Amino acid sequence: MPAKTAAKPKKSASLAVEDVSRKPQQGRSKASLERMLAAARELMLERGNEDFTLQDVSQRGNVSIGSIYLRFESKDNLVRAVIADALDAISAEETTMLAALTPQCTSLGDFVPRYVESYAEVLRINAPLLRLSMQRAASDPLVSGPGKAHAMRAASQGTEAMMAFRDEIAGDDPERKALSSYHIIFATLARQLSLGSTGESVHDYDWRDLKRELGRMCLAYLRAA
Amino acid sequence: MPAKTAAKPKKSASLAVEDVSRKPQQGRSKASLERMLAAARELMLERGNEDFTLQDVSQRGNVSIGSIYLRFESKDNLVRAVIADALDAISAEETTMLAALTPQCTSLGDFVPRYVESYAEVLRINAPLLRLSMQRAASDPLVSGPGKAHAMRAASQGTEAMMAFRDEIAGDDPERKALSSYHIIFATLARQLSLGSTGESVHDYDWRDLKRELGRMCLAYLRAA
Amino acid sequence: MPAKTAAKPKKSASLAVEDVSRKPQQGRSKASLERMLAAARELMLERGNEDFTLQDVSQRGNVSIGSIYLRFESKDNLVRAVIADALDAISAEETTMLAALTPQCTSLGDFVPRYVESYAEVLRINAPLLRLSMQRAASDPLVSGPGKAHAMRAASQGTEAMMAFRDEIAGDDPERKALSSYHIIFATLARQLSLGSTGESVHDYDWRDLKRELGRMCLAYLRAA
Amino acid sequence: MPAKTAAKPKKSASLAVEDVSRKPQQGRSKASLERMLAAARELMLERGNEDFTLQDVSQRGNVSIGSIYLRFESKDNLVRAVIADALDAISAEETTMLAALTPQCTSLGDFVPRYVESYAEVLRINAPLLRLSMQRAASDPLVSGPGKAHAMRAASQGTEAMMAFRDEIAGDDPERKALSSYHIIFATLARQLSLGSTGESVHDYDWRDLKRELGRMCLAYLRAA
DNA sequence: TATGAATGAGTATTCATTCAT
DNA sequence: GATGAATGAATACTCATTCAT
Repeated sequence: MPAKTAAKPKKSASLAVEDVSRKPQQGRSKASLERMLAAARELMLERGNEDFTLQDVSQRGNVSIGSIYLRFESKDNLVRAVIADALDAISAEETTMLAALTPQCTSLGDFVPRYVESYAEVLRINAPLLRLSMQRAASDPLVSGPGKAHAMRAASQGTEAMMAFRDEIAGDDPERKALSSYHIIFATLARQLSLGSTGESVHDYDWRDLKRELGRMCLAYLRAA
Repeated sequence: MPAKTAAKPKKSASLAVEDVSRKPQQGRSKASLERMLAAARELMLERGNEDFTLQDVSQRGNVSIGSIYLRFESKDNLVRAVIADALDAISAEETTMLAALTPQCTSLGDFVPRYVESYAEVLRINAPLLRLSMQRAASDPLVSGPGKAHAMRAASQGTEAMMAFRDEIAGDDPERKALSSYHIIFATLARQLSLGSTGESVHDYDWRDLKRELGRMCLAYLRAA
Repeated sequence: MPAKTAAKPKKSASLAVEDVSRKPQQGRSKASLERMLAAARELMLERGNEDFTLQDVSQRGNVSIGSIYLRFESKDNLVRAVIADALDAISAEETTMLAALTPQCTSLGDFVPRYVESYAEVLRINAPLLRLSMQRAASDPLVSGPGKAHAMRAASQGTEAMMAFRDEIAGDDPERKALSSYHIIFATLARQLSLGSTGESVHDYDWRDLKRELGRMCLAYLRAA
Repeated sequence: MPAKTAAKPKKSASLAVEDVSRKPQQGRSKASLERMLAAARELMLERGNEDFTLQDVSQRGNVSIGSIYLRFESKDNLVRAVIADALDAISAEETTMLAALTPQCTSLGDFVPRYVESYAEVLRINAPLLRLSMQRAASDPLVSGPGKAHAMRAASQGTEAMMAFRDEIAGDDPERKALSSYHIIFATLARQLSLGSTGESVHDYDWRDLKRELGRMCLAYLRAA
């Protein structure tokens, strides 16, 4: 973690794989890059963000340690690349999910509960990697920056989707209400999935109930004068 | 050599300071216990849950390393004790806050926004230590257990407070609505304070706004048929 | 934290160098393996089986500490490897000695005193390392096992050599007499050389005398009806 | 062990309890001295000469650590005292055994086998503590000195006992033959009991057989011209 | 005398990173 | 480009000994 190694001049705050890895690769090199990323991802999921050795990655991914350093400046950057990949994949899923859901809905009362449900599913499926991202972001600015970017992208997508039903939203600032709703939905789902915190089901409060009530709350709020 | 390794009796999964530390101390011993806990807490806040050395604690707290081991079985247990202390203190603050707030409020419309505001303040003030607790809980069962207990205590206190205005809550299951409200309030505040995740203000979304809208949302929900 | 402690696969109870060291090495790796074994052996002889530091080995053998752990799972295994080497070398010397002595002897009366003398010499020369082996064996099963094996090999070789003159051995169980003689010879020589006990010449009883009398005693015994 | 702590000027080479302990004690002090010696002895037998803590002694013996340092200059001296006590007790047993055996025997052929048998029994019973003595003596001159003294006392007692039958001993130097016999008997018994070396029965060679053959060998030797 | 809390030097082991081949 | 053996700094934990009470 950066806290320990204050040594070398670090790269800029960017995080996409091509930013963190040394060179865009092709062919068999690309395959080996994939293998080391996959091995690292597995290990991170099994043991936690940093509780694995490059030796481990080397063995599991069938890649030499030298190869890893050929692609990544440091172990930290390898971890960041895994997280960057994951965040990208999740963003894509969110987009897909919204693209599929929106056209099916005809009213706010139709949309909101289904949105909560669908978003919860996307987050649930990606919870392990999301958890890693958020844990790491807590202590690594090079991850918290891009993580924030991903969060804002998600927020604007979600808000936009609700704004498709803007005439059903009461009050004079529907935009704000939509954005607030998004934040509250995300926060609630994230916490329930324990992103960023405890490993297991933290709360005994029933997951199914909460999703339903969360939808109701948002609807009540968006419709209320 | 095998002859040397005699298995140590491990402690139970409990976490209160007196459970994690070796002996209840008094007088100057107590003072030294305080110093090592304070030093550890400072270091944990500065660098993260584990990115400090017992050497560091020894120097900053003016305690010998041996003394630390006189009170704590391991560095891990020292960390746990710091967290246990913090959770206890926060619980106390929550209780105090509610005890002060409740009698001042005459209606749900009066209570909910002020509750959100006050709770937000309690969490904001304790955010750094809460963050440490939640991060640690993610990988240490000896912390996640008690952390969960603290969360449930808080949930029941919050719900109970709202139930003081139960006749203003519409619908046939006011209890569920109150509990859902608590969860959503906590999740939103926690996320905004980045408990369990990023170090700094994660979201550019305005803090003041969100608190207000959160209150409104809950009110709308609780009142809605 | 539990997440970190993954149990290491332990090796079997075997002891030969290639069993205790991690990999068969060649070339310059072999040279560095030799240097660390030599350094460890010197230090063990100077200070005792365990009263040396890996730091010491690193400096004296001009090997990095990491390299030691590349070859040996632990300091204990390094010590075991030194002992295994020594036991192998001694076994070889015993075999050589017997192979040289036996053909020169024409009778039991010729053989026994010369055997005592020659065996005493082999043991004397290897006394320091033998002492280390036996001391270590007292508390380390991974050494006592192979040590026992070495002892039995030696016993059978010695017995066999005496049995070359079986027709000079009186009584109806020459095998037993030969084996008993071997045990008594070894025990006496070992004790005199203080294998397994005191550092210096323990006994003031004259070494030269005892060897002679030991030979006479065995002869008298083997020949007696 | 002395090898490590070259620090303080040590006492003379003497070892009797009153030499190693600080002061001759009486009354309840004596009782506490006994308790710490007993506790130390137990721990040494359970774990080995040095693999115990003064903390352990303090708890098991119900003596404060300060008390131990009131009686003994160091942990090493406590260990030495335990060994000194043991050697004294064994010497006494040897004397008793000889005093009981000698008058019962009328000839060398009567005496020798019974002596081997009885001596083996004395050694067998005291094997654990004798083992500790010899192990410690290997690296601690303050023990090896007195250990040697004990050995010589035993040698002269044993020799003397055999010399009671001097007219049955052939040859012109019965004294030497008796002394040689003693050494060989002791060495063989000691090795078989693994004094000074491996923990368990080292040899598969049958204990009962060896004792008988050892007696026969000595007899044959003593009687042979 | 007696106590036992405090001290802190000493050491095995891990693992990210380098670089000779 | 690839390799993986070598490096060595970094750190938790133990326990004999002291000394204030």
